[in-house]
Amino acid sequence: MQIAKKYFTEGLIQFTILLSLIGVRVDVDSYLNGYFTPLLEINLGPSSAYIQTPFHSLRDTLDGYSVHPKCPELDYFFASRRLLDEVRTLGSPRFPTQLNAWLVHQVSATDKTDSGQPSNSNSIDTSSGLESPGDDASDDGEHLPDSGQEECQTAQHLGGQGPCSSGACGVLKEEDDAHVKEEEPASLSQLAHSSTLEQEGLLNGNAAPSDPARHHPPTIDIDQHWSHFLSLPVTDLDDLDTLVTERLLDIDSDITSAISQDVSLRDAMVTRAGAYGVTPERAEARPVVQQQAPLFRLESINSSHSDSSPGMTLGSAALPFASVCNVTRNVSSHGTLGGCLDEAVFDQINLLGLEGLDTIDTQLLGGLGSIEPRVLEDPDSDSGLSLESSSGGPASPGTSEVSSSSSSYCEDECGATGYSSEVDSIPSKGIPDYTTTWSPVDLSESVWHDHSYSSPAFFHQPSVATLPHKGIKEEPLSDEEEERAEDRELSRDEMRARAMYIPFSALQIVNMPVEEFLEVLEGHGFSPEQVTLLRDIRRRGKNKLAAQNCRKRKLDAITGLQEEVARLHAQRDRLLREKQLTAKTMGAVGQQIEQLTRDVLARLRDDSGQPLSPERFTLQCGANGRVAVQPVRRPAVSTTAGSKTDKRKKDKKQ
DNA sequence: AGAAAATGTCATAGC
DNA sequence: AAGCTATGACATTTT
Repeated sequence: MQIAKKYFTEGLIQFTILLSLIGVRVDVDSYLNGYFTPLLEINLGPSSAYIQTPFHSLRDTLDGYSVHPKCPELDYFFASRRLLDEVRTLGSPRFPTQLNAWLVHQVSATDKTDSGQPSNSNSIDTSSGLESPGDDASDDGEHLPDSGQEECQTAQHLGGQGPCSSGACGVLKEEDDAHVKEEEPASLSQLAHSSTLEQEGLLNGNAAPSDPARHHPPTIDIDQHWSHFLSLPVTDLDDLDTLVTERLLDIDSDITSAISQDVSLRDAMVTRAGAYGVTPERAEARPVVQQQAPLFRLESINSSHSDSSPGMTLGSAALPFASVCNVTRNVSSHGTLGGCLDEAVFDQINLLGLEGLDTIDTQLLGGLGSIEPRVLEDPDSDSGLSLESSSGGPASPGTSEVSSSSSSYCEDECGATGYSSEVDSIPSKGIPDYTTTWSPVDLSESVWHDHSYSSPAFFHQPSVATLPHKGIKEEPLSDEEEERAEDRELSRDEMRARAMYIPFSALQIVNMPVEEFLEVLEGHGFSPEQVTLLRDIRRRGKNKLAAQNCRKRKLDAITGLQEEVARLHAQRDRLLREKQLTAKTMGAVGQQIEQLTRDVLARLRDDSGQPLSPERFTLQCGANGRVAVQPVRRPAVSTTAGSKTDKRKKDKKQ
């Protein structure tokens, strides 16, 4: 099974790469556990922790082909977009696709049993055929209802292969072809196409009659063949590479339109089991499916078909099952959904975290009572901060990177073009017209994770003591607690800015272009103290970022040097081993030469007919390969004599 | 409470 | 000249 796993891993990687080329994102790194580091690097991106990257702005900018000068890592983002656009323009023909993303960790006896009957693809009874993946997805052996599979198996068939990058897939394709020839109603291509039409009908509000028989059989085939593959003996896996290559070529040749999805195998695993557990009744599954359709469109909010539907940022993390099923739902309608999701968009969505909670389905918001969506997106709740980055705390470098990036861009871009007027979030007391030119940034657009500038309260809740602010609805904190919490979140500069009625956040002050900053200083009638404070805040803020960058570079340098030291140590050890080996070899060769010399000299005779003594003669090998007998020089004697001569010479000189 | 790590700030040099 | 960045040194905060 080890070979099978290795093969599957390699096949999965190839398949993932292929899917990534057409826009499908498959997160295999978690499964591969870092074995293939390039994928990890793709996901993680280069380390530029404190480069100010305007990721958040891309949320609203679909055609952001221009790379921020301080954000070279966005080249990958835009390159991906360009490639995807090019792929999308290649052609309009659709092809039936189905992607079943399952990771199977063990093969049960049931699977092997089922694998022996791979041809009941026309069976309407999905429960039996679908047990294999279901069992695999949930190791607890819990029987999985049909609901989730019914959703997932309306999928199109991506080149006939879902998880199959195996020999079983080849078998599957042959059978598919056979089904087509036999004009079976449940042939994969037809099923896929019909499901496509049906899904489009659903999307158009015309719910096509749901006929499970039109959807399930092909998936049964896939499942059974997949199980069959898993049950293959190791010896049958020798030619898997060939089969996989063929399958990949088939897939590649069939692809005429881009598919943009975010498919997480890990999520698929989890959600299949979870979804089944949540919706044990088949009758309850349908509403779930219908509810997830808009959820998916939310994920593609950045696409050209950005829908106002909610739940985008739940994405593959919160709604992994939806992401899996999205494969089935979206592919068919890709032609209409046009620029769906590409990898970069999902990266961006991941960065955005739950910023899009305001767009969540109203049902999900139902439990929140009277809280208005504006409050939900209020970063003061800290949810935006914590969820902005899936890994690392607020103080982690990675988080700082995101925060700095977001803030920087917003300041540089939004600030230069004028902030969206969040008038209610700006202190207006005493300085009512400041907001006309510089309104504090809404944290939904600029999340600032830095300890100092991440003070959402400063953006949305001007000073309790000195500045008017809106009442905070979500937290019934007491005044003391609230004030303490704010004080904790505010940096010293922000406290000072508050105290001096400066209507700009430290974030704004630091990141606004110098021209804007000078205009602010001159055009708002600030007192000299305020001007000094503004300049100090700006200077300290920039220096703070610089210090963070500097430390990051220093750590990187240290890490690099440590790696270099380790590498040199390894090289040194290797060279020492080689030296010892060489010395040992040389010693052995020398002994052999001595022995050969003795043997040769013993066979030679001098003028008196006596054998040559090895002590007085030796063999000398010339450059031309000829061996000559030479008398042994006595270096000890000559050396001694030489030394004596030298000593005499020295004595004479003295 | 104290140590260590992380972070902020200042001064300065260089661009 | 002004602004910005980088960085060492020190201070402060957090863990």
